[in-house]
Order: sequence, then C-alpha cells, then structure tokens
Amino acid sequence: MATYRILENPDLESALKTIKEGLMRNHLLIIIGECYIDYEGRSASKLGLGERIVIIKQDGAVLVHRPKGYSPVNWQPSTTTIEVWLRSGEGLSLLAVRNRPREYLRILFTKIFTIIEGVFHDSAEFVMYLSESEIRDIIFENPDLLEPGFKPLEKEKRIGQGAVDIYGLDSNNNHVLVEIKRVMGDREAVLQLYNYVENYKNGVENNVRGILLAPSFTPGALELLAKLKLEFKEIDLRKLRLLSQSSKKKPNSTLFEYMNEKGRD
Amino acid sequence: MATYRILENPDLESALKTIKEGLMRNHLLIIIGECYIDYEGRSASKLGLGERIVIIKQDGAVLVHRPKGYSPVNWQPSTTTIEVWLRSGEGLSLLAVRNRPREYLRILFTKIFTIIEGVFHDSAEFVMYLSESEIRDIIFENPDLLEPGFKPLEKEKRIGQGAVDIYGLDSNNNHVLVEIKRVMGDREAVLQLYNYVENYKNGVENNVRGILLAPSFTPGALELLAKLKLEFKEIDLRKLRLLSQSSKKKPNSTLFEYMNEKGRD
DNA sequence: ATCTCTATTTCGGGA
DNA sequence: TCCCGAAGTAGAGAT
Repeated sequence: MATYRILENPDLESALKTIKEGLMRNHLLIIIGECYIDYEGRSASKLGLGERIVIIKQDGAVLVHRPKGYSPVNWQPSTTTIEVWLRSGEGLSLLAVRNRPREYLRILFTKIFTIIEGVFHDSAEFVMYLSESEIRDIIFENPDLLEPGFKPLEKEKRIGQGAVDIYGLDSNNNHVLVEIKRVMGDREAVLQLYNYVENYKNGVENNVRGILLAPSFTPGALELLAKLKLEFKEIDLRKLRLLSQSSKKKPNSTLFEYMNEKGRD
Repeated sequence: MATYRILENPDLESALKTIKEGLMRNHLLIIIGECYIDYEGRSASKLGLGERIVIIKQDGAVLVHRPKGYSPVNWQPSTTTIEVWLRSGEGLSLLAVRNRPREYLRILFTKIFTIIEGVFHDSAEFVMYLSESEIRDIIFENPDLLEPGFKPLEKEKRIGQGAVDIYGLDSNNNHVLVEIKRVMGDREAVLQLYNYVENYKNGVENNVRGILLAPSFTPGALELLAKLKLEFKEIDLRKLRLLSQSSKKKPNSTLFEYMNEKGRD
C-alpha cells in the first residue's frame, strides 16, 4: 500500500528537506513549481521560467512536464546521481547527472507549490499483443499467409550485420527473405530489405526474392520497391489477431474484454 | 499564477466530480491511485492492478506512469474525447479515445489516493542547440569543414521522395551529396545516402560523390560505405558548437552559463 | 560494452 | 492532409 505525504506551499527549506529524504530513500517525488531548466549533454537546451511538473521516479528517472503535450520537455533516464541544494535568494537547485552518455540536467525552482513524496507499489505484469515478433511467429506458423507453397526455414536469420525476419524457400526453391512491418511500410523499410537481399545475393545465390510484409505502404515505398525489384504483400492485422487468439491459450479475461461484454452503461 | 486544488483520499463520487470539472475546463489533472489499464489501437496491451500516476494534460494528452522508468506504461497523445464515470462496486472508469489512429485507453481506478486539479501556466520559449539542421547550416556557411574547395549550392535539395542535407560541387566540379548525422552514423544513414546518390545519378550525372558526415561511425556503417563506394568524414561537434556560438549573436545568459560561472558552492 | 532494430514511437516540416 | 525523416529518441536483444 502506498505510503506518502503531501507538502503544500512549503518554504524552500522544508522542500529541500523533503526532497533530500525522498532521494535518499529512493522514493517517488512529484514536485510542482515554477522553474528554469538547462540541459547539456548529447545536445543542449534551455527553458525559461514556467510552471511545471517534475517527477523523480523510484529508480532515479527524472521527467519534466509542461502543462501540455505528450513528451517531457526535459528528462533524464534512470540517473546515477541527483543532488539538490539551496541557492540563497534564488531558489532550490536540482542537478541530475547521467554518466553514459555524460549529461547534465539542471532545474532551478523559484517557487514550489506542492511536493508529493513516498513509496508506490506496482508489480503487475504488462502484456503487449501483436508486436512485430508476434506477427513474425504467426507468419512462420502459417506460411500460406505469405504465399501458397512457401516453406519458412529460419526466423531472425543473420545476414551481414542485421537479421531478416523470416528466411525460407518458395515453391520453386527460390530463396525468400521476408521483412515484416507492423505499421505502414515506408522507404526506410524497403531500404532495409534491399540491404538484406543484396547482402545475401553476394554471399550465396542469385535467385533471391525480397518481400516486404506490411498492413499498408507509402507511395514512396511502392515506387522504391518497383525500382529495386522487390516484392510486397499486404497483411491483415485483424486476421492475424484472430489467428493468434485461436492458436494460443486464451489469456485471462481482461478488463477490456469485460468492458466490451458489458458495455459502458 | 497556478490555480489548483488537492483532494486527499477522496471517495469515488468526489473524485468523479473533480475529474469531470477538470476535464470540462481543460485543466491539468494528476490522479494517483490504484488501477487496471487496457489499451487497444495500433497494438493492444493490458496491465494488472498497481499504484500509478495518471496525468491528464491541458491539451488532453494522457500519461500513465509506473513508479519506475522513463517511459509511460500507457498513454494517449492529445486526445479528442475523455470520458469518466462510476462503475458501481468496481471503481472509477476513465476512457480516452483518439481518432486518427483510432485508439482506446481505458483506466479503471479501484482506489484514488490523491487528485490535483487546476491550471498551470508555462509560455516560456524552449531553445535547443546543435540540432541536425543547425549543423547543416554551419557546414553550409563553413564549407571547408567538409573539404577544401567545396562549394555548397543547396540545402535540403529534393531528390526523389527525400531531401539530401547539402548539395554542392567539389573543386573538380563533381556533384557532391552530403548526408549529415548528429549522432553516430549507422547502416541506415549509409542506406539513406546511397539512395540519394543512386537516384541523383539516374536522373542526371555520373560524377556524383556521396559523403556521410557524422561524429563517429558504426563498423557496419564503415563496411557498407566501402561496399557502396561512398565517402565519410568525421565532424567535431565541440568545434561546431564554438563556431555556432561565435557566428551568431549570443543568446541571453542562461541559468546554465550562470551556474557554470559561479560553480555550485 | 557495443551494435542493431523496434516502438501504440512522437513530433515537425514540406508537398 | 499525407509522407518523410529527426529525436538529447528509449529500450530490448544479440554478439
């Protein structure tokens, strides 16, 4: 059960004390206040005064969120050291340093509105469906989805420095390299496939086909596929999801299914 | 100035009322509580019961954070509709729907520990230094950094569907296509350059050089560069940063510079 | 430790 | 609007 405390409108000394305690104990900290931010590392940035939410997670990750938008404006992934101190007459200073790559995130709070400090528990399992690797496995088990007579031989076959998703033989014993995309296939995906095919041709054979598998394709991708004499095939994610559900044991009933069954009302 | 309120240990009815008001007024909401989460859209996921921080931003973006890690476990970028209602005997249900792509995020709170609801202001300008486009501009202005006698002619020159960073002529009037990476150059960057060069050759000339500019290169990239007869050159980001600082008017003194000058103590 | 590739990538810019 | 490529991408998996 969560154990935490809330400080409202703390003076900076109390804020400092609370934040220091939280950091020492690897607690979660949510600091809401007015601050400046500077970052220097792989790049560098600065951000003027504004009201923000700063979250320091229990593993030391730091997030700075503005009132809008999905992305944090500044951040630090799980950091080795976070220090905090008072700068008399200016505010409360927080420095988060990451070692590899060496990066510095500095926050200067001029006002702190609220601090939440404590321990939160969350050990639930996170399950994600229909990742690319899952699609690859379904195609491997159901090779006719690619084309009749296709014989898949290897998943993640190393070719050069990379690995093609599926390698196999077609009904005429041509070598087939299959690159799979879970989202719309773009030029980048085509270039990836091209690289595998050229690499494989150089190494071994000449009768090599490259097939890009995706739910849809950008015009640029289709043009490039034609130019590079590569093939493509659309996959129907809905169909794959059904196959996936029928082939493996049903997961425990989810809230989502539950809600779907019951509806909202 | 921020205007907000904090509810501690609200019953679900009060929580519902506060969240509804916050949503109606496009306020920021931070909801800390115990919840289940299901997502369905481009992919699908489920997450069992655990203690989490849910942030609903003033533009409708939704973030669900676990106690650890940089990334939100579930989220919804700025959403069209968020609904919330009570499910008697079960908890408080929140549904965030995005239209393109169509995605559903459902959160069922079984307990709500704390809610923060209010308006926060942040109109400060965010400035980022040494983005790729900035590097491109510096090279364009200082072409000798690439090689003596290089004459840059065009930035972001369209070639096929993409655009090469810099196009120009070398001292022998060869066409030169320059692809710039701010981070370590990898195989993908080489393929990108290769694609531009081939496309340009087909279209026009034969004496076309392709040069990849990056602070460093992966072994795979170097191998591929050799194979495809493309060139590369290392750039020194520190040197570029100095050039950039001296060539353009100094930005206002930043907290970062200030701290550097003064030190921490 | 390094390299490669995925991601519910998100985001911004240009056609 | 779609498409393309950057990002302080982060994170996982393989070598």
